[in-house]
Amino acid sequence: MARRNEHSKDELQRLTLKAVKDFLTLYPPQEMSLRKIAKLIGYAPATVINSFGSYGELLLAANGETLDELHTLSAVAIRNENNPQLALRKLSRVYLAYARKYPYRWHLAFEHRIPDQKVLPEWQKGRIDRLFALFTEQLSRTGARKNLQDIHIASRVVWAGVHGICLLAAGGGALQEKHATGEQMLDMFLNNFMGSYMAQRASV
Amino acid sequence: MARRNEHSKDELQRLTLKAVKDFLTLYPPQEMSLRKIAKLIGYAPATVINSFGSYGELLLAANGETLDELHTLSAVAIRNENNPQLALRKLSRVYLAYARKYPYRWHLAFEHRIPDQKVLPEWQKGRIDRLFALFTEQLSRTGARKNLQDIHIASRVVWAGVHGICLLAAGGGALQEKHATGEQMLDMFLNNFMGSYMAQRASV
DNA sequence: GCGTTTACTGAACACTGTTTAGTTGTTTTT
DNA sequence: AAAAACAACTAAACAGTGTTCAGTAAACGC
Repeated sequence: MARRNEHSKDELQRLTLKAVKDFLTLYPPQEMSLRKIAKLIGYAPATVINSFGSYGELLLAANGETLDELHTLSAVAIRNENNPQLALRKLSRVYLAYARKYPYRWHLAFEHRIPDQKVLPEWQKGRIDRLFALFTEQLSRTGARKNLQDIHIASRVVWAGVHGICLLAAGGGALQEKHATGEQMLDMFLNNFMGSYMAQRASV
Repeated sequence: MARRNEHSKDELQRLTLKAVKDFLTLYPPQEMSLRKIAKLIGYAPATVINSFGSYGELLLAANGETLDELHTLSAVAIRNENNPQLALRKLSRVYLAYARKYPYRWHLAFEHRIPDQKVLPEWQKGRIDRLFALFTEQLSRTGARKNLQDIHIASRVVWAGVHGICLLAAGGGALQEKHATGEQMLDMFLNNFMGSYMAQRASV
C-alpha cells in the first residue's frame, strides 16, 4: 500500500494529537504506545514517526497542547478580575480543576521524563514561561512594593505551591490526600502566603 | 546452570537494590532496565523477578529505601532543634539537598507511575505518612492554637510547597528554575507562610 | 543412595520504538 | 503521451523491553 493522500500533513498531525489526547483522557501514559496510537488513526507506526520525528516528539507536541489549554483557561479565568489576590486564587482553581479533569495529560505535561529527549526545545520552555508569567503579573499588581527579583521568586513559590498541592489533590498513588480537599489546601496556602507577602516591603 | 547458592535470598535482594541505587545515582530511571540490573549483579533477569515478583516491585522496594533514607536524614536533622519554625526550615533544606544529590532516585520515589502497579501497598503509604508526620509534628509544636484539621491541612501545604520548590530547583527539564535558588524560594515560602499561619488562631 | 526440594537459567513470548527498503500513487519534465 | 522524479505510505526486520515456563543441577532429608 502507498500514497493514500487522504489527509494533508497538518490533518494527519491533528488527527494523531487528537488520538493522543483522547487516549490520555482515559488511560495513563504508560499504557499508551506509538503502535496503539497508529492503530487508532488507521496508519502504520512508521507513518506517525515520519510525521513527528519520534514518539518522544509526539508526546512533546501533545504536552504543548496541554500547556496551551491550561494557559488559555487561566487567561480567560482572570480576564475580568482586577483584584490580584482573587486572580491568583482563580488561577490556582483552574490548575486544580484541570489536574482533576485530565490527570494523565496534566501529569505528563509537567513530567520532563519523556523518552530520551535530552534537551527539550525552546518553544516548550516558552510555554512554561508563559504559565509562570500569569503568576508574575498578578504579583506585580498587588501593589506591594517589591523589587523584580522578589516578584520573580514569589511567582515561582506560588506556582510551586499550587503545583505541589494539585499533586496531592489530583495525582493518584501514594501522595493522594484523603483528609483535606484541594480547595482547602489552596486557600490556606494562598491566604497565608499572600497575607504575609503583602504586609512586607522588601526581600525575604 | 543451576543453584549456585552464592548469596542468600536477603543478600541477593540487598545486592540488587544496591545495584539499582548505584544506577539511579548516575542515570535516569528510563535508562534502567531489569536486564541491565540483572547483568550488573551477574544473575539472569528471571532471577531478579523471582526475587522481587516483578520489575515494578523492585522499583517499589528501591523507592522504599529512598523514602527511608530521606526520613532518617530528616529526623536526624531536627533532632536537637527545639524551635519548630527552624525545624521546618531544616526539614526543607534536607529535602532540597537530597533532591539535588539524588535527583533520579528522589523523583522516582514520588512518582506514582511505576509500571502497571495498580495500587501501591500499605507499607509504602506508611512511609509517605511518616514523612508527612515530621511536618505535622513541628506544626503542632508551634504553639499556634489550631485544631487538628488545620494542622493536618497546613502540614500538607508545607510539604507540597517544599516539594514543588524542590521540583523547580532540582528537577531537570523545562521546570528548571534559573534565576532563583532553591534556598531563596524555600525561605520566602516558609517565612511568609509560617509568619501568617502563626499569627492566626483558627481555620483557613 | 534415592527422592524431594530449592536455586537458578535459557529460551520463548508478546510487546516496545525505530530504521530501511520498497511499493504505489501523483506530479513534473521531456 | 511517455518517462522520470517525487511524495506518501508501509511491511518487515531489528534491538530492546518485562514476563513465563520448562528444565537442570546442586543441596538437603532420610
